Amino acid sequence: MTRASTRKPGEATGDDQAAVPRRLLEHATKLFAKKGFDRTSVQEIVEAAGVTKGAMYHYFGSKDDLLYEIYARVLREQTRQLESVASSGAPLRERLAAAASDVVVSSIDNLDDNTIFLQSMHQLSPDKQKAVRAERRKYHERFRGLVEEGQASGEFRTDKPADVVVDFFFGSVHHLGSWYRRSGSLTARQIGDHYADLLLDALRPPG
Amino acid sequence: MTRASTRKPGEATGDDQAAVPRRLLEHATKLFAKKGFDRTSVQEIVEAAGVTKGAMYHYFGSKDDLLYEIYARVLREQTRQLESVASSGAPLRERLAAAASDVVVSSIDNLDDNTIFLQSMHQLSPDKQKAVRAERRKYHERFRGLVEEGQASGEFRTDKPADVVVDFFFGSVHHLGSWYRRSGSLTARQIGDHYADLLLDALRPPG
DNA sequence: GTCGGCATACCGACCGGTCGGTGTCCAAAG
DNA sequence: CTTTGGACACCGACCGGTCGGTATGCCGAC
Repeated sequence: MTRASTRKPGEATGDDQAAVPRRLLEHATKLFAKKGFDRTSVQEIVEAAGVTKGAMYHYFGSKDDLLYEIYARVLREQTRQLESVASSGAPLRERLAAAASDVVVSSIDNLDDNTIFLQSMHQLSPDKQKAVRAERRKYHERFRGLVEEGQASGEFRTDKPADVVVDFFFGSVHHLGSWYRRSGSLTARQIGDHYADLLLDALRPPG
Repeated sequence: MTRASTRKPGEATGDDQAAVPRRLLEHATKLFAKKGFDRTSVQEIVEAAGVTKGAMYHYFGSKDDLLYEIYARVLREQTRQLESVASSGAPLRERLAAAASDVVVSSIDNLDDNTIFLQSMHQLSPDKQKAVRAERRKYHERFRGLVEEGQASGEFRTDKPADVVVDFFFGSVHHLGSWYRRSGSLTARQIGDHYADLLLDALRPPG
């Protein structure tokens, strides 16, 4: 140690002095997104984070754990955001549009997490996979609730099952990572609004 | 060999006597879809196909080659289908609806190939990945041409970029594998028609 | 004989995970 | 103030196992 300090363990003192677990998660996310979970060795992760394997296995039970934590963080954040938007007092169409646009924006802001989500889910251990799926389903159900609300009130068409529409939409969202490039001409919010429009207009009762 | 025969090499003489390369491709597809490319060992594939590693490396240059052949087959078939539908003399809306519905049906009929496509693309060697992307882009461009045709004629809204709409739609299609179950209550064609409707209605000029 | 079409045995690389050890800090004892 | 003990955070060499790929041999067809 060249730098002596009185920092408490777990406390960040600078850019590359961030808490070790955070650094591990951060670099693991980048590497998993770029090369895939299986193609990324634990050795690579710890080297990128500037620590050793001992450190990693001190904080995480396994390589799987690392992946799971990445998922859990994303899911928590997206669920929190949806809940906040969906339960506001705004009119239904606005709430749905905001929820749709927001999930697109947050997916673009965290493209790496998004990429990992669709590429590596099946590489988790079965029980952790179950946990992720359950959380994911809760999220989808909340979103579907908004669609069903509009169908019940007559604002939306009823000739398309709500779950089909929801899966249709989230397919698009999950695939953002495969084509969206930051160098493109559209901002994340613009894409989000386009997607929200497409969803809302697809839900208009047929003329 | 317990069974002697006078069949020519490469000639099918029965169900499990199909040509060796075909059997390898078939079982590799199933295993890749179920366990992922990296988690499937060459040993497992050849055992499932009832041959040995020697046979596999006789017909394929590498494990990567196997994956690439699976992609190439799917791409060829989908491109052929799109071309046939898109260039028929039918009205534009019908051609686009048919193209959309067809790609959904074929994606569901070959759910395994579809699953592999979105999970394992990045595990191909860079040059093969480039080849796949190029072919894929040609397909998307042909599809986008239909959308642009409708925008030019005034049938479709022009306030959404055609490429955004196309990516929106194909995101949904690619993700069918993550939720569609054959045990569900909707047939592949029903889903296809729903998806086509959603696309066409999202493209209606805003009222 | 020789050539395609495989089978079998084997290699070297690599990988996830373990484990005994080490430095640092703090708190209580003396 | 000094000593001591031990919890915490981390290090890094090492191991058992697996995997993609290869070298070589056999065998029937021509």
